[in-house]
Amino acid sequence: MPFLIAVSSTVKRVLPLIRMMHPVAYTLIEWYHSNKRDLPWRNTRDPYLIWLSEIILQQTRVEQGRPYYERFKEAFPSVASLAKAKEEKVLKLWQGLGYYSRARNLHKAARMVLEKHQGIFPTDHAAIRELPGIGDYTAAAIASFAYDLRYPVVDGNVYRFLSRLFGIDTPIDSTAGKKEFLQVATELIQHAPPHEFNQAIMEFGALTCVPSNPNCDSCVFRSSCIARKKNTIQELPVKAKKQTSRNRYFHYIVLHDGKDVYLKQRTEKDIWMNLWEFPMLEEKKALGPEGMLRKTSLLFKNHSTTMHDKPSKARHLLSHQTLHAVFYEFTLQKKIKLPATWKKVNRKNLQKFPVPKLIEKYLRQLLVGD
DNA sequence: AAGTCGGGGGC
DNA sequence: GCCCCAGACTT
Repeated sequence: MPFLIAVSSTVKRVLPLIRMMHPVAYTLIEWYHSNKRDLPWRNTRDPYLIWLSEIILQQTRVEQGRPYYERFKEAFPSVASLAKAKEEKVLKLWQGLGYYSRARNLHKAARMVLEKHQGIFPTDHAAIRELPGIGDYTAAAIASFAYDLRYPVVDGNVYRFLSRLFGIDTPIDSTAGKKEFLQVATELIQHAPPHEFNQAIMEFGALTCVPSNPNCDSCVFRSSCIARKKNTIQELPVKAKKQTSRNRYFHYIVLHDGKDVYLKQRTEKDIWMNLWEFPMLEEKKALGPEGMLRKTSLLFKNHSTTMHDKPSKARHLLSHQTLHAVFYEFTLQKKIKLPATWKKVNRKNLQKFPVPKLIEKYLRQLLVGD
């Protein structure tokens, strides 16, 4: 389909041609041109900026990711500037967005672009796909949006739209389902300009074929949608697995030493890797003040600290965990030897450290409490 | 194939 | 309370 590729920028004039080849692709693109949102990453073909936006938008709503995109673009306008930054700074800018491996991989990949690709963002799909943090979806998105290569994006929006339009009830989180939906999307994109088609199908899922209570009566596919005909809109797409959640009990040690407070970096392969928090005891169950005194007496020998009353409690919800956090404040009475991993931080420098939301929330009240 | 990684918003 | 969001990676 070389002709369509060549004229993709003037797609409107060739819409009738696309329609003859595939009515679904045609309808999507026509709908897209009159309904698309004006999003900042749509005004560029710079692969770096497109990549940045796609990483930020993974499992993230557009309105949540947008301000982060603007700040990253401002702080790191090029892949080289991102590569030169310290990971700590990248994580700080990412703070609050979640899934921090995205930030760590983004940074790692930027350094790989500098070392392996001479600072030029790779222009072929296979090389793009090899970068850390870039999976099938993101590789297709970058390849099509930056270079107009014919790779279909299959994200949550696409699963939802295709499952309903064609009445496909194969679970989208199964191997068979992923294969099947990829095949359908691959077939559709053969009949359209890749960039336009991928943008259109995702935008349609995001704005019209929404998860709950879509307005099917005004949908441009109302006459052909299988799920609408069979009244299975609310059942599709099918997901096989259910989310499970576990409880964790975090007992934070907020140790005050004059104007300083102690922080500790999370280095284990766990939530919040490489972010900072207060030193902490994790237990199978909540300890309570007495248990906390008993456990910490091993750390703080001979009454070298005093524990304050009324610890503040917080419940923090993650996708797979419910965190029960209690912040116990201690005051250091005399100098003792503390674990080397505890970092003494002046309170006015606390804001320099990337911290999880749970800690940020606590710090806010700690700082205004002065 | 199943589990894990955040935080926020809609209903 | 449950589901979903411009998914990727590990086990």
